[in-house]
Amino acid sequence: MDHRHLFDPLFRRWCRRIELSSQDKDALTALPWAQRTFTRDTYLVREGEPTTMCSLLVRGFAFRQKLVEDGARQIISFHIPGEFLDLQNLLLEVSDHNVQSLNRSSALIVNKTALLALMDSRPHIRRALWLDSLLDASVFREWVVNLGRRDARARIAHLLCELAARLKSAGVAQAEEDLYDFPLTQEQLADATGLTAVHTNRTLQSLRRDGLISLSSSQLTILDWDRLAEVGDFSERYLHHSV
Amino acid sequence: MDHRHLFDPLFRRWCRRIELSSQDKDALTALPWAQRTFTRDTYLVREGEPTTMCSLLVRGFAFRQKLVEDGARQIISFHIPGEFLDLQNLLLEVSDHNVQSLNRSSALIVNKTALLALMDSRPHIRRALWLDSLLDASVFREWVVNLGRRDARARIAHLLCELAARLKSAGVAQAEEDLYDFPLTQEQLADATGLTAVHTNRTLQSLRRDGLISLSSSQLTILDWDRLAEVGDFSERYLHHSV
DNA sequence: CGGAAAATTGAGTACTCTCAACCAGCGTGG
DNA sequence: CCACGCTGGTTGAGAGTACTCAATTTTCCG
Repeated sequence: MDHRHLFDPLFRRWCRRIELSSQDKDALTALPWAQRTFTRDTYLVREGEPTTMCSLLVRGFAFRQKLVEDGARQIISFHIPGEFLDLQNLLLEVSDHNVQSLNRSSALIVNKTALLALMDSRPHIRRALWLDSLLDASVFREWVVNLGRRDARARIAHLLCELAARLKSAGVAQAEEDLYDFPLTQEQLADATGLTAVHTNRTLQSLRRDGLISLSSSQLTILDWDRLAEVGDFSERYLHHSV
Repeated sequence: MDHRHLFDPLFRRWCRRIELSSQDKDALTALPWAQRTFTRDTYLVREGEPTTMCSLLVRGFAFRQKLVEDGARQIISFHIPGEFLDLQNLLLEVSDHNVQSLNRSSALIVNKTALLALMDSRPHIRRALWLDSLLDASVFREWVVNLGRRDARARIAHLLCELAARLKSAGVAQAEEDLYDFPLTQEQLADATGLTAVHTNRTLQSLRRDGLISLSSSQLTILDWDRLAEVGDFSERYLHHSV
């Protein structure tokens, strides 16, 4: 079967930043990809295991996480269709964190040696992949700031702004009038913001009470973008949506 | 003057992971580098400004940071000689964070277009630079975990372990019997761990009281590596010292 | 319809912060 | 040579944000 259309979100994202010839696109889609689907919380990559493949998310959400010694979990990033989940494993031999599906989702998997070979012959693909890993890192940096220097209200507001901005930029269908498909549980939100689920719940209620957001049954509406961004000290710069 | 020896820490670090021909090294050192020295707290890169150069730290310490809306500072990473300070700016047009010298230090500065051109013709240099930015990102991820899911004691222990491990790996001279040159102030330590300077002070005292470390007048001694690593939930994996 | 997962609520606890004062080391200048 | 001032480190007391634990309600799915 032809899975060429599954690359559309990726190419749309890339083409906003770099020039990509149709030969480049053809070369990428021609790689031996395998499509796999996952139920929620399935591990795609496990910390400590040798790296052999790379995954491009094409449906659903995914996230990366690490577990600390007492069993607590810290989520490191969320991912939406059109994003790679483990690009760093192209050059690293052992994975340093876990990757999990967040809901029912699917990804294209390719052997990393095939992708590495393509990169050597395709400068634009190479550039795009490197840029992607730099954008990942920029988000990690902002998360360090979010966890280190913002209180619970600001952390959650910031995370909601980030996800909304990325979903909007990706042109996700439901993103009309700031309404987003938002399948995160409050526990996942808590594990991403370094809070407990209970405190996350109370903080969300405070954001709702103030008329900033509406969030229920996997639907997030941002009722007042400006005030939410102010509460979350959010600026889009670190997403580098232009260049 | 010949500044070729200033690249030694970089090449030593790189050669542990990848093969590098003498032509590769010559090509890199032959770029039009300018050496600049900095007094403490000098800005090398400012958030929001267009990126034009790349910096390789050759003496002293440096760090990256972001400021939040209320003026608080979050340090994102520390850097030692032989590390690049702003590799991501090769591909990003606007800097998303600040880079500052931590003490009296100096760096080699090169125009980023010159470095980009070299990368296109030197696959091994390219590979080394990409790997460096992936290692940066791995450290950012671990910091997310550190800030999100560890208490003050563990955060500080973890940070001390990381810096000690990196200094030891770099073969810094003073690193005999776990004694390290450690010029960070408690305020900088606090800004890196998301704590206040006061609480950082009390937590350091508790680590000293327990016989884990000795820290004064810019000298850190790790008295009991195993217990400190246990307190800090520290594992070297994310540093990817092998591969 | 039933059971599990997710969300919500309450009460008590504790870790970390804030503010403010004080001490120690060090380079500069009188 | 000592006084001075600045930065960095230390201490104390009180406040507050976020946590823990446990129970309850609501939602989601098979």
